[in-house]
Amino acid sequence: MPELPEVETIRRTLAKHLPGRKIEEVEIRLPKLVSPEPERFQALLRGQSFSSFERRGKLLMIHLQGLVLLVHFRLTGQLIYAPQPQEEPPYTHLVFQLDQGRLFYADLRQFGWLELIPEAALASHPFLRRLGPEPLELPFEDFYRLLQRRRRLKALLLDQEVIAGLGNIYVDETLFRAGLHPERQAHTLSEAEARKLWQVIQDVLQEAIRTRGSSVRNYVDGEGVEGTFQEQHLVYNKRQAPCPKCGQPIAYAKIAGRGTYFCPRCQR
DNA sequence: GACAACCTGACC
DNA sequence: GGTCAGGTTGTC
Repeated sequence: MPELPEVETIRRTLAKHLPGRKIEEVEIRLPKLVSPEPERFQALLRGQSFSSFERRGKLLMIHLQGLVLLVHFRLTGQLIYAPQPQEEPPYTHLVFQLDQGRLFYADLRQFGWLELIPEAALASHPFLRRLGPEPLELPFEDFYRLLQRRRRLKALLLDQEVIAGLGNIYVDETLFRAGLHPERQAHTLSEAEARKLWQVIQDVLQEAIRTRGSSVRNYVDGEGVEGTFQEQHLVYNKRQAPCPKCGQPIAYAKIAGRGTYFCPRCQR
């Protein structure tokens, strides 16, 4: 589900409500999602209050007092704040009872994870340590250097160690807008092609954040609200639809292990 | 690089 | 029944 724009939207919506809110109790119904083990997870969080909300790639980082709660949503994770009593979302696995309202973690496919670590351990955390640069803070010159590898664009851009935050939707959408074939070898791009790709990544991510992310399946933000960037998708999930540029049918193929949508005529 | 694994559900 | 799904990790 959530790629960079979605996690950023979740971060912003939670940051509107939660700083200062105190955790009174944590209910854990699916122990495998949390670390350390549930008893310790609960004990550490009880009495803590939310401080600031940060993001790295697709990872949400929630600061408390000397601790950080890392949340990775994987495909179907949701973190939803309910200020007033309300029915909990389907597939709720964690409930944080707060001094005002509740925070739900729901996850249909149960692939997400929440890990509580000391703030001092952030920099050396194995997941964070391996993440590549933030695409929206990446100068073109650095991006161009990342492309100098013998690897297909689709695989390269999906690799979180190369660049952190793009997922299947945004890779397909940016490659289409840049007119680049997903199987094109990255190192064969001219500087002009690379610059176009860099610019398109900036534009698409910013526009997707502005429109609060893509809700194609079950993504909602920290208030339970859907995004609208899916209305601006040009190829993702549009197999056989006419290409918006040339009218030829959009192709679908498995590339780098992922379902990939592209126009074989416009993308070279 | 390909593929299976982790889960549940939607769709053909 | 089969295939696919916004992610990541481990195995060959």
